[in-house]
Amino acid sequence: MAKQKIANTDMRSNCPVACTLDLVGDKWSLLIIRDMLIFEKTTYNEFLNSSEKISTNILNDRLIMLLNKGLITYTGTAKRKKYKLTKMGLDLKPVLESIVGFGMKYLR
Amino acid sequence: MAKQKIANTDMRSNCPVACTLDLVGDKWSLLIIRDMLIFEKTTYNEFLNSSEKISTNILNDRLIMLLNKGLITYTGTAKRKKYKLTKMGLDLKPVLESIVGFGMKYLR
DNA sequence: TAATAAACTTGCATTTTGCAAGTTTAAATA
DNA sequence: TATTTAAACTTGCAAAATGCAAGTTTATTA
Repeated sequence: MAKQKIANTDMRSNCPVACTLDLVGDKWSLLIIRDMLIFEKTTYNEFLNSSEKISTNILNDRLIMLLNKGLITYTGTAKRKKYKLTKMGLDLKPVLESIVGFGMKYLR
Repeated sequence: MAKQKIANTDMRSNCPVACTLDLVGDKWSLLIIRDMLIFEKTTYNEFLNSSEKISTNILNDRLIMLLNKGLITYTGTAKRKKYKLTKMGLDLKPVLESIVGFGMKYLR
């Protein structure tokens, strides 16, 4: 059985780089994933309190997007959601790590 | 002598992830860098002909940005520019590679 | 010297993001 | 149990980024 892959609707091309960017290449998604992967954040308000100050409408929208794309899931009640990364979301770890490596070398 | 680092003006935070995204995290920059790093493209029209169909005003703007940020340089005349990655630009290779890895696994 | 084309530029429409304020309702507290 | 609190959204509008179509400039080629 072949590995399940995401549909390629709304993708600019079938280049793996372009596809990945179409998935998490907006201004905020990867920071939410960083919060989960590196800082072990799990809740809406934890994401909201990150130092980059995402606004509530964007955070809400991105969480829905990440859920729909299968990168995150949640447990708990509607008013006490605990988000966590799926296998697919966790597989972004090498991407995050290489970005950290670059950032540590050139930026502050 | 300490390693030279980019100024942190216009950066959302001093997180290396956020800083890197503020540098190349827009919709197009990393695709131009991909074209140079993976497909060895060097000219404006080669970038323009990539399968994602960047528009000319954006391409022009992004090339200026990438030059200003020190990620690329060029040789040749004003009407026949040949772009190439700087050391800093080349150091995005691990980022591109990990993104390719993810994209190959989950997307098409 | 005329045609071509590479490298931009401009104007305007559309989409995305930002900001401030509100709403809803579960959980905590009195 | 009634009230307060706060977590998780929602809404409306402003600002910024992106998209699109067409035009301009000036080396290079024919």
